[in-house]
Amino acid sequence: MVATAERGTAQAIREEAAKLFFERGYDATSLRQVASAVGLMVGSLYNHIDSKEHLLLQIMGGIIDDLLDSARKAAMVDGDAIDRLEAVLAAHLTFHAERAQEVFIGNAELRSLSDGARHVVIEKRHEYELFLQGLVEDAGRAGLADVIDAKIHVYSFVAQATHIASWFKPGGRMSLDEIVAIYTKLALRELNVPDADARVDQRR
Amino acid sequence: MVATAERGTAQAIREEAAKLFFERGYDATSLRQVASAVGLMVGSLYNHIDSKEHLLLQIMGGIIDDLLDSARKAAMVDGDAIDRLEAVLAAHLTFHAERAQEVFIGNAELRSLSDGARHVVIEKRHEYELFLQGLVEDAGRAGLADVIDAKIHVYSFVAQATHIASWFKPGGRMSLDEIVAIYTKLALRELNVPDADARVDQRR
DNA sequence: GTTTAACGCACGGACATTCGTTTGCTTGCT
DNA sequence: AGCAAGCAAACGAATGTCCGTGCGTTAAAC
Repeated sequence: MVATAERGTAQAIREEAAKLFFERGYDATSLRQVASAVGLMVGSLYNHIDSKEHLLLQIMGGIIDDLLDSARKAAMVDGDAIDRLEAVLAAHLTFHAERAQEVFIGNAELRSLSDGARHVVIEKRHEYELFLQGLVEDAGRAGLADVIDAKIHVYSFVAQATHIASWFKPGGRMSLDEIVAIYTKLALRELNVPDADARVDQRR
Repeated sequence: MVATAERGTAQAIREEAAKLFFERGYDATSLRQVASAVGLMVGSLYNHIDSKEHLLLQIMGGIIDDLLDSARKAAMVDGDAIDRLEAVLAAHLTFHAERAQEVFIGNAELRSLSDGARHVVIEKRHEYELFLQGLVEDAGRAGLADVIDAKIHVYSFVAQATHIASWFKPGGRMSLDEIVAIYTKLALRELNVPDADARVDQRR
């Protein structure tokens, strides 16, 4: 209970570590660098973390659950299957841009996880993809989209968002809203949704 | 020495290292693991390589040049701007699938390169993107495609292919040709090219 | 055709560093 | 007095790299 505007040392460690893992990679980042970024000596970190891998796990931890939550929440919108897909895609893209660092780490450092933890993450990721796939199939069944292969469309959406997470920085050439709008159009276009652009523009 | 199917020790080292870098990452792969995969002791590697980083550089080295070459060659096809784009996209996708391991390493291990080497790679990558961007803009100017933002379309194509490189394995659910065809359709669809699917099917 | 010298290449041990982690000890707040 | 949290120092293990040695093959010298 310090009187200063402390965000908590543990939180600071997680944030600085995330920054470094993002820039250099997990293996290439030493705990001494993390400690230095926080303004501590190495040993002191262990007053706040269990181990380096557990620190990575903490960082990657909530991401997928949060992503699934945000998608499920977005899917509760009123309208037809395309409206639902549109809303979920907007949430999907926004999430990947806003939490780009964590998303990137979550993708790039899967290999650095121990087997058990990795499979948990992969399983959740699969669950997320199945959720998106369901929305695509719904739109296809409703005759609102021309689905070539639902899985590939989902891969496409995932690829786009993942890629965004690797380059997006606030204050760039485009605002987040513009980016989301464009990529949503691309998604509807690739599903041959009639008047894809107009649909997206109309919602803004 | 019996004349076995020699591939050259240096080449074997590069191949085994690429496999390991792909699976575990550059930093997480020790030269002792590489040596063991080749059937050597660590020190013996240094009869064939300069350093670990130089080994990575060798592996990543040719990739982008090869990619650019393959794209330039594909662009020399007869036809309109869409035909050209289509041919280049097919080459683009095929390349990323066939050389998935190297492509993946080239993307994931950029961070592991020293500053000088990294900037060379980034520069070449930019050159490649500009080449694709030119094709997209050509198609737009010719009135054959409805271009939202040329750079974003290129990002989209890059994202898709990069993602393919992370999951494609020969002998999967779909043949390489099918995959290329589908993703080419997606690309033309997202450019609002009329009769996108028919155009692609017709070419096969 | 034999000897000799050279060379390529693998071995295994050693090296300085760096890593993650642990351990006491100290400090300052309550 | 108690306790969370910092520090310095040290640990063993692992890493990239180098070096002295020995072996098998090749090629020139006799």
